[in-house]
Amino acid sequence: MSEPGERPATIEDVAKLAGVSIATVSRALRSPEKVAESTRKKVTAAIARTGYTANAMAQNLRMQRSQMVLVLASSIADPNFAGILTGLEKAANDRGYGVLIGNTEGTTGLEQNYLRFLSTGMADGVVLLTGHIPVAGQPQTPLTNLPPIVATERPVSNPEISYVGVDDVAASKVATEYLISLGHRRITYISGGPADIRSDLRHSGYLQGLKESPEALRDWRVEGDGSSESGRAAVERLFIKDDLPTAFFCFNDNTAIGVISALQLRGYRVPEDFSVLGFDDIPFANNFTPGLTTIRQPRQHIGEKAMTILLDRLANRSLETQTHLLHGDLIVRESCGGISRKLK
Amino acid sequence: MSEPGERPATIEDVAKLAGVSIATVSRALRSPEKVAESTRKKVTAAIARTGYTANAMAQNLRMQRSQMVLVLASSIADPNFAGILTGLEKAANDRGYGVLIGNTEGTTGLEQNYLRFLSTGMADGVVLLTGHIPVAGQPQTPLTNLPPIVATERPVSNPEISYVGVDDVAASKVATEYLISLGHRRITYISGGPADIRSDLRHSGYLQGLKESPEALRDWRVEGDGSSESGRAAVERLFIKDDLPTAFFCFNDNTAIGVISALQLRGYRVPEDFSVLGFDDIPFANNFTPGLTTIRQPRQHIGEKAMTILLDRLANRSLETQTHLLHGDLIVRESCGGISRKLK
DNA sequence: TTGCCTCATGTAAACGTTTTCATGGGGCGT
DNA sequence: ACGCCCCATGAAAACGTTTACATGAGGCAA
Repeated sequence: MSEPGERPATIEDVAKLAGVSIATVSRALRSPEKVAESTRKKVTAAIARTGYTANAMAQNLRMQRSQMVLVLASSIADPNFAGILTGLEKAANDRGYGVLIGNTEGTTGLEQNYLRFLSTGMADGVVLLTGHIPVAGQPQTPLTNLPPIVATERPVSNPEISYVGVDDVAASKVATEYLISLGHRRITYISGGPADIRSDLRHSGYLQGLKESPEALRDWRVEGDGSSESGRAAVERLFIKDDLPTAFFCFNDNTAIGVISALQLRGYRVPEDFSVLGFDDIPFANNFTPGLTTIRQPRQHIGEKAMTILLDRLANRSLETQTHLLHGDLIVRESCGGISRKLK
Repeated sequence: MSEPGERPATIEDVAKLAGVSIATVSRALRSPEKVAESTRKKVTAAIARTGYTANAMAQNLRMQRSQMVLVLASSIADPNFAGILTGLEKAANDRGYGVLIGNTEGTTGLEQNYLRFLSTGMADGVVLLTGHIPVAGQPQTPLTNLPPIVATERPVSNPEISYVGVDDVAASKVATEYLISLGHRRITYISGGPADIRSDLRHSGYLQGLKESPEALRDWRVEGDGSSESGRAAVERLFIKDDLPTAFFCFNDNTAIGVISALQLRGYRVPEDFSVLGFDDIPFANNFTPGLTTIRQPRQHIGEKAMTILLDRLANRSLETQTHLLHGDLIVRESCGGISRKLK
């Protein structure tokens, strides 16, 4: 109903029209039970007539909050992040919060920059998808009175910070056991690089899986960095050494794709000659040929849970930090096959 | 420097410490030339000591703005959107604006919901990636005093709304000409569905390209909907009719992937037996086998330009709306080949 | 010396809310 | 009939800024 060239209606306009004070209007909206039935009706009528919507800036100033959460990601384009962001956004929106995004591109300069949202009070809390605490101005400043923070996707080693992610160890164990159940006894793990904690977690799950079968037990870790190029490179190094596995368990789908294409380039077929198993179940895993057998990260759930933990904490600052691990399903497609065929 | 258990310093704290009034502190920050050198020094010193950062909520309330832009997308996970969002975010951040994201999932309910950011003054402008104006409460309300809006990726037919996107017609013409130059004379266009304006634009570029070669001139349009499934289905229908092209120009990469996998499933090879050309150059186009020949959308540039136009408009409301088309490069990979091989 | 202009600063209003506290009326118990 | 308590409401302070306006000091011309 707001008239064309007018400034938006304020609470005062409503109050005047309803013949009450602005306090009553405010109460009619925030705590209706405190205002008499009859006046409440007058107020709602006036609100409808004026098309009033409370000014959020004024509300937030008064209430010392922002109803915004800052989401810091090192790359928006990362397929994993998109899914998580979807979950984060959904959970936030459900509870009336807005999601402010910051793309750090992995640089501390941009991280610093986004922290202004916190210091100026434009955001009440932070979701970190970067894997580390953004550097504050003074590094020596003790990490006291941090705003509520929750990390997702990439763990952060800080007791003040909650973490939500997939259970890397358990899922990797399942993946490895699956390969063993197919008959594989020579299984390499292509890592995600030394800097990534998740790579170590998945490696340790892989080792746990290997323990099941004594003949497969060889800690056969080849270094990669999570890129498909590193997957390709890893394969090449193995061929040079002429020490080849029958199955590859890869840190992530990207790496797996690199591994497969390197194998194909050398004239081998997947899964007939080699089995390759990934991690993440990125959207493309299904469109790839062969379809990628992989561990699915419940991205949206992860995002929702992370946001829920953060908002709960915002509502009740005394809540303690928690680590929440979600189950990652093994998704069987075509990239893994039985060893039997290879023995032909 | 802010002490552990304290509330953040206000302008008043700074003023007291510097021995001046809050007005002077504000001036020292906003228009330093208006305050004497000596006092300015005292103020900056006090600011450093207190660790003061201006409260954005108070600033915004006073200045009647929010320094926020709402980005409405129908799917965050869409690979095209991620790139655009990256550009949007970068340009906004460079100019001190925050990006608030809203994932509408294509539902008007959620769209409505996100409009609260506008009506409450939490956002100053909107970037639409949804392809349509979000329905306001009263549909009959004339579209007057809309906030500044710019559409990207998906055009919106409204003279009040600026648009930034790739030049679909020109790029599609180039793509078609390329197929012709390879020797193809039987080229189908797999559409992106009747609802998508871009599909019509690309179709008309395709027709322009065909005009170059009279023998190729056949408006051979097969309906799809932008999904890879629809690409597969289109191929099947063509096989049933037994009326086959030698090359497919697809509305997007997704469709192209579907087309290729359907062809491969029938035992044909790409590009040896058929050529397939996509659109978008989604991140995966390069990892696909065969590498997808496609039109690259300069996603990040599109995002940056769109945000720039929006922020310019925000700074100067009298600026008029504009349509800005960016050039889309043809990226040649492996999915298109010469017709000669097929004639063997 | 007087008057005017400039320049630096302070005072106070304004932005639009929420919420504490004060006030007054009415119902109810005695 | 009196007193008390509760309930609904209003007045005003507070949130932390920016900025229009007032003020006063100093410089300079007459």
